[in-house]
Amino acid sequence: MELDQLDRDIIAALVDDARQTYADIGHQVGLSASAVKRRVDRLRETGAITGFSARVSPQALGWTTEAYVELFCQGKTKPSDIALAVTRFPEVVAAATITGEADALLHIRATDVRHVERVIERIAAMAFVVRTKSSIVLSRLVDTPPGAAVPEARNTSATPS
Amino acid sequence: MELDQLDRDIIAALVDDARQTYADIGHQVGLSASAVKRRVDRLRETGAITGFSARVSPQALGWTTEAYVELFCQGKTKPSDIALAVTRFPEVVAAATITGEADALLHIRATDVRHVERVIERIAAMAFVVRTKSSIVLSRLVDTPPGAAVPEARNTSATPS
DNA sequence: ACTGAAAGCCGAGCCTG
DNA sequence: CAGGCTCGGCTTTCAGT
Repeated sequence: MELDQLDRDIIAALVDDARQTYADIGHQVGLSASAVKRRVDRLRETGAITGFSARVSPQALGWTTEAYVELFCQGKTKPSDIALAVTRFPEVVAAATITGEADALLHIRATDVRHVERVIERIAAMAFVVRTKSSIVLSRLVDTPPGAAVPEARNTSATPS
Repeated sequence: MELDQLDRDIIAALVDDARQTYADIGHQVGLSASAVKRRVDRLRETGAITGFSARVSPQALGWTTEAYVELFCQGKTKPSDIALAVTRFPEVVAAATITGEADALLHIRATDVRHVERVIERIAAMAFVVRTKSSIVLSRLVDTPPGAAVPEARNTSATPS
């Protein structure tokens, strides 16, 4: 699946504001509305664009506290086991297996510090968990909606302007 | 700013699909289209909804590799210094100051492992950085678009079903 | 504060260059 | 593969309850 510069510009425009009209996007990228629509349709077909979502302010919804938790598991634990277990916690908004000492890293959103504590407590109680190591987020410095930047522009890679 | 259950249902619907018609949302939550629109307008005014964005598949755009990097900084380093510095890297999609040994945690998206290495190299070269500790993501287990769950439903908190 | 109707405008499909 | 056109339908607004 090849993406040219036009596709990337369209994606960037839609990440910025998914409710723009096709005509507006066309103006930005230099295409007509129908041409933009056909490209957007294709981008959705191919899976480059997976959907459209409202951006919400977590703190406005009451999620004022977040934490990162490293998970140390028993040797025989499968990644799918971890996935299955943590999916059940709505507070776990992200999770990944990682290299290094820990087996997995969880990203947790909660209403307050006490809430974080309760969640970690219950996660640590799971059978395959040996121990956890958690860090409370003091202040969020960056939170980029993914897709804002495009990797193919190699000059920007690892080269702060 | 108070959010009642209707507002939360509307937000959940818009997070799921930001391009639904107001009539559809109204059907789901039991309101007319115009009532839904006015509530959405208010939610945008108050900042609960910050915008609408296309969901893109990072790997479809070429971001196939991600990593988490712990930053250990000099004692006099201000969070704003870190923020300013890492914002310049498009690869840093998230950053936060945290409790614990490290001063900050960065979330990096790159095209491949080599790219990750280059970025970390340049981050480590910054004046205030004493050392870094990085973990490559092996597989992503969970990636929840934020706002899908609502904290006020206290029964679900820390209580996997 | 929600409902319902009227007017403007966008989106989807087809057809042409 | 991009552009232009048309109609159905959604968004928006306003009056009404």
